[in-house]
This record gives sequence, structure tokens and C-alpha cells, in this order.
Amino acid sequence: MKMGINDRKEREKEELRERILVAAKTLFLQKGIDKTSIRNIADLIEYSPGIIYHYFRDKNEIFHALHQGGFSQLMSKMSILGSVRNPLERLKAMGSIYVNFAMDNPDMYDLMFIKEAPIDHVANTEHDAWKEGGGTFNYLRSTIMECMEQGYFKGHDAEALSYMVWSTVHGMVSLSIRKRCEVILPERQQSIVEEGLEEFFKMLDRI
Amino acid sequence: MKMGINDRKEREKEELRERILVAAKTLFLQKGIDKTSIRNIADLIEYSPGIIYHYFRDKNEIFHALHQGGFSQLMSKMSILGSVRNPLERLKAMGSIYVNFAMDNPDMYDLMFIKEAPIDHVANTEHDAWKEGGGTFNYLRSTIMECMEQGYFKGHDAEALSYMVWSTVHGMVSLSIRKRCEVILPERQQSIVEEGLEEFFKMLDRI
DNA sequence: TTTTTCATTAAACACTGTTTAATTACATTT
DNA sequence: AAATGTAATTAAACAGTGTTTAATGAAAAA
Repeated sequence: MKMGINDRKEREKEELRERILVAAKTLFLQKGIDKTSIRNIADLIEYSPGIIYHYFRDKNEIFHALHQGGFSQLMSKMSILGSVRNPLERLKAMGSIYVNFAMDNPDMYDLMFIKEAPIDHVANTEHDAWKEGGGTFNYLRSTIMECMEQGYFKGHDAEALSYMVWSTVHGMVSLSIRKRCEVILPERQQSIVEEGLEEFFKMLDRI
Repeated sequence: MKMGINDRKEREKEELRERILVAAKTLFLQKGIDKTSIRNIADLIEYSPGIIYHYFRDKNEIFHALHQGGFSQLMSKMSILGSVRNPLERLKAMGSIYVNFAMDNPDMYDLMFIKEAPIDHVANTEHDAWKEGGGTFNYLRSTIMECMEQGYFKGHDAEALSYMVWSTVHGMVSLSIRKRCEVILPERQQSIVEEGLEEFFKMLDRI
């Protein structure tokens, strides 16, 4: 029965691939991408460095695989939004989920939205990967369009407004993640992202 | 006259320091920090790699020196704001200057607000460097407080609102700089930052 | 002219990502 | 069961990295 053996081999290959991915994620999120070497990953899974190149073309492809996993994670958190009827409430809930995801998984968020992925890959598979990211953005846009149908955001443009809304939450979390909050009053640095989001919600309410 | 000789030597040292900085800036902004090696910098100024360690403790100290220069540059662009009387107009002008600075000098902006500087330095001199960055943020906060005194932004909190405003402009430019705009309709990617800023201004006007 | 000082360098160290050829392990065929 | 073929795995090498060291060079001071 060669089929059974091939299946098992396939399974074992997939298993090792997954182990590499887990090890890489652990180290990337622990020490950062740049300070994580292929040898570090190989050490952790107790294989020789070369083996990694049998499963991934290069270091970027590992980055890329994790990148994609992050979007699935975020998407699944967004899935509860279906239960929120009012589009403005849904928009605000989206903001909260987005911010919570970023603050709970700062390194994964960093990987997904802040770090620069090397260019050669951006041109190739990156485009597909962004369909995941694009999915959430499209959802944001259609939520905002629904808001506009109900009379909110009069005089605004859906596409540009969506970008602005995304930018606001991204800006708040990324300034926090990349430690640019020392300019804030010290006693409020801890909570500034939450408070900033509240201010944004107040603005949305009054418009 | 040992004084004159010492002066000349001092001058020569400062000159070489400056040459290193210029070379480093050129290469950093050309290829990025990570892909610029000490040897690359040394090659460009036609010295041996070791010399750089006589002028800077390590690679980060070079990064840091450039970082500081960037803030001076931004600050000087902000200096024309004194002529804008109306605080809301001044706030919007600040936004435009900020966005223009970022889009005109994306790599310097990246250096200043997106890239992560290694931690050991953040604790030391970084704190001083941020007084420059803190200066512009304080200016933003006091402008917003002035707006509130004139009846704008009722029910808002100055500190949190300032953070939110900064985050919005930072978010828009940093998503653009780090190439996360593929999710935008292709025909609008070029102008999305400007358009997003317009949407934000519309919001500020109506509040 | 000799001594001292300090900028500058060459060389080494321990790392990095990646490629290559050699080796091992194992399924298939004889 | 032994030989063959195939695929996973490895060791070794290459060219690069940041940084430190001891040696060199030139110019100022004695």
C-alpha cells in the first residue's frame, strides 16, 4: 500500500513544517525577526539549519506564512460583529476588536501592519496574502457605507473615510507598540490607547 | 600655540564625524538601516570600518544622531505656524505640515516614528532626543487646548484628543510608507493620504 | 631629535543567510 | 534478504555582518 505510506510521509512533512513555523513564531515574537536567525530556529526544533530551506524558500517565506496566520486570527475575532445590527455600533465594535487584538498580540500586529516585508515577495504571494487583510478593510468600508445610508457621515467619501478610520486606530496602536508614547503625560501612558479610542468614538457619535 | 592646534584638531574631528553622519544618512535612507553595514559607511567615506567606533559607540548611536536631526527639521517647518491666528486653522495647518513632511521624507519619517530603535539606548539618551519630539506634541496639545477655550471639541479631553489627532495623521502616513495601501481601490492609492486628511479636516470642522 | 599622544588600521571573533555536496534513512524492486 | 533508488537530513563552505583588539602611523610636545 504505497498510498498509506505517502500519506504518512505527507503528514510528517506537514508536521515538521508546522514545527518550524511554531518555533519561528515563538522566536520572532520573542526577539524580533531581525534578531532571530535560521540557526536559532533550527536549534529550537533540534534540526540542522539547512533543513529549513527544504520547507521554505527563505526567511521571508516564513515571515509570510505567519503574516497570513495573523489575518485569519483577526478575521475570526471580527466574526462576532454579525450580531451587531446598528452599523455605527458595529463600526465602533470593530474598532474595539481591532485595538484589543493589537494590544493583546502586539508582536503579531507588528508583524502584520508595521514591519516591512522584503520587496521581492510583496510582488508575488504578498498580493494573495493581502486578500485576507483586504477582506477586513472591505468589511470596514461596507460598514461605513451602511452608516452613510442611514444618514451618518454626510458629505464624506466612503473610501477616504474608511482609510482615515483605519489610520486612526492603526496610528494609536502602532505609536504605542513602537514606544512613541513618552511624550504623553506619564500617568496616562498606560491607558492612552483606550482613552484615545474613546475620544474617537465621541467624535463618531457627534457626526 | 597649542590652543590653535587643538581647535583645528577639534574641527577636523567634528568634520569627520559629520562625514560619517552624512554617509550613514545617505545609505540608511537608500537601503534601510538593517541593510546598511558599518563597512558600507566606511567604504563611502574611504576610511577603515574601525574608525567609526572612534566617533560613535555603535550603530545605534549613529541612528540616534540622525533621529535628532530629523526632529529639528520638522520643528523648523512647524515654525511658520506662529502666523496662523485661529487655533483650529492652526491645528489643520499642523496636520498638513506633518503629512507633507512625512510624504516628502518618507525614510526620515520612518526613522523618526516607525522604526524601532534598540532598547538600551532608549533608556539613556533617547529620553533627551524625545524632548524634540515632545516639543511638537506639546505644541499640538496646547493648540487643541486653545481650540477648546474657543468652544471647539466640547466634552473632549485635551491629552487623549491630542493623542488621537496625532495617531490619525501618523496612521495615514505610516500605512502609506509601509505599503499597506493595496487594500485601497487602485485608482485612489496615489492620493489616499491627502484625501484621508481632507476627511479628517471635515470631521474637525463639524465638531 | 626623541618622546608622547592619539587618529587610524588590519586582523580577528563570533555571528548572519544561504548554497553545495555528501550522508543517512527508508520504501521499492529484484 | 539484498540491492537499488529516492528523498530527508546534514556538514561544510561562502560571503557577509557588528564589534573589539593590538599594532601602526603621523603629527605635536619635550
